[in-house]
Amino acid sequence: MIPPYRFEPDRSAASLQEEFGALDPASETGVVVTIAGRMMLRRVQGKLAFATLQDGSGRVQLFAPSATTPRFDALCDRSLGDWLGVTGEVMTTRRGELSVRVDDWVLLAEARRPFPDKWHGISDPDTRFRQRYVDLWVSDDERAILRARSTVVSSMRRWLDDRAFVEVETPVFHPIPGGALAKPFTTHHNALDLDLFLRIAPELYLKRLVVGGFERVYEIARVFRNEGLSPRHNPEFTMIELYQAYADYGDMMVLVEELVAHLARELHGTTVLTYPDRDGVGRELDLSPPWRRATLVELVEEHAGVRVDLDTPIDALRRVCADHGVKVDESWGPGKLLLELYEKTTEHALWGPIFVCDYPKEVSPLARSHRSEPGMAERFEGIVAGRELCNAFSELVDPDEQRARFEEQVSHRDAGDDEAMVVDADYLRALDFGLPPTGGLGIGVDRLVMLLTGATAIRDVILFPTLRPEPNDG
RNA sequence: GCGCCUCUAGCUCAAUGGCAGAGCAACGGACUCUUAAUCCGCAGGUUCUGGGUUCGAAUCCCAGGGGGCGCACCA
Repeated sequence: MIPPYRFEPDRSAASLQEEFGALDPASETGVVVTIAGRMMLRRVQGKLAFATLQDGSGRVQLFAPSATTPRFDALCDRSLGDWLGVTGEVMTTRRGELSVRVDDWVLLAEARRPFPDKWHGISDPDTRFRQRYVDLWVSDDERAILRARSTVVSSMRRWLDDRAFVEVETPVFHPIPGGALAKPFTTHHNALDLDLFLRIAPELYLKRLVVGGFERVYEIARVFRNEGLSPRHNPEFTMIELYQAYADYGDMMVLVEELVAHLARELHGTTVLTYPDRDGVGRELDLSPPWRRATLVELVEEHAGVRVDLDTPIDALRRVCADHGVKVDESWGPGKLLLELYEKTTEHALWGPIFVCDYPKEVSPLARSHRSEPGMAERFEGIVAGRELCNAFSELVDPDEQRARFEEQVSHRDAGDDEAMVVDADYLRALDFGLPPTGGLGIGVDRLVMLLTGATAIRDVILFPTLRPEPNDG
């Protein structure tokens, strides 16, 4: 049997359930519909057969009496997993199950390999991620999560578009990696005989666009960082970065809390979610604005029980760090020490949502100096469910200061820090043309989706997570 | 990169040093209202790979491979 080249279903399983869900048992409607999907279950009972057809929207039962079903035996012999196209009358069985009587059917595609156990599905994570095409058919939860991702991204786009943000695409190949502190992947362009880096962040290009007159821009950017894998890290992941001229980091806080609350409402109809804590116990999370705002220094005092800041003598600061189990590096300045202390003692203890405000300039090379706190930058991170969700600043707009910050980064690089930045001369030239006061924001999209769907592994929100290739062909 | 755990039939899992098994799927049969259909029958294996210990290894040991988790790094 050669499968047809096209087929034209006029209903989905879900639309049938919606349209005919209220029928009494043993009803006939006289309505003939055409549907298509995979046969997931089958119950053949001699001269009467039932099957469960699943399409992208859901499931509906097929009802096939031998007396009226064309090629009845052939239908019963089809494998679970086969794609069928079915035309027939909408009806309900004596038990009341909504069904399509098979008045005609066609094989659309054969499943030559057996589908996994119809009840247990696939449990081996390796198989699930390698054979996502099977996992998606078999696991309702996984399908729901990945659809939710789509919903979140499109809601986010709509929300930003409604606020006059312009979506752009900037290069993935960067001659100079920049915009974040991370190890890049490298590649090579043959014709130009040029080494290129896969971007670790779109930041510096987006700010060039603000210089160029795009007052509100965003990019949903796949970025690449050459780091280890974990339940929360995939080497390629998606971030959204946005920049708003004339705004500062306070404006970004308002934007984040409103955006995230909006997305939660779009997806769940509420801003109150439950997410597993570190022990896997569901814990409530209320995303409704306003989120708490506190400075990093205040929070360290709250959680580590010591008041330290950038004026604390460096020896005392080193001692406090060591007391809290931070492995101190001699080259670190007070800013790095403070950040490490925060990460060790405080970050994981926060549940949020909370904005941790005012990070040391030393560890924030692209953020503008704080208007009133010497040594600090106007930067915040949003912590939700104990994890960093976003990172934002009042952008550093002064070319001379930016040059000095880059050069400081270069000195770190020379001291062996291969995640430190390098000088991007063209970016400095762009700043010379004038970057207006600008608020910038980056949100980890994968982690945002995890938060909103309750997923605890980043692999669950990425369709095809990075895996080592199979040793031989499956 | 380091540590711990894991890998048995297409899928989900048993067998803890003594004949490799069950359910589902597949295959053959019965069955006109089932819905994880049921019933009868039949078949299915490089126990991840390679070494070793042992009378005997899925099981213990060593090495390698895939995966998971933790640490490190980060978002």
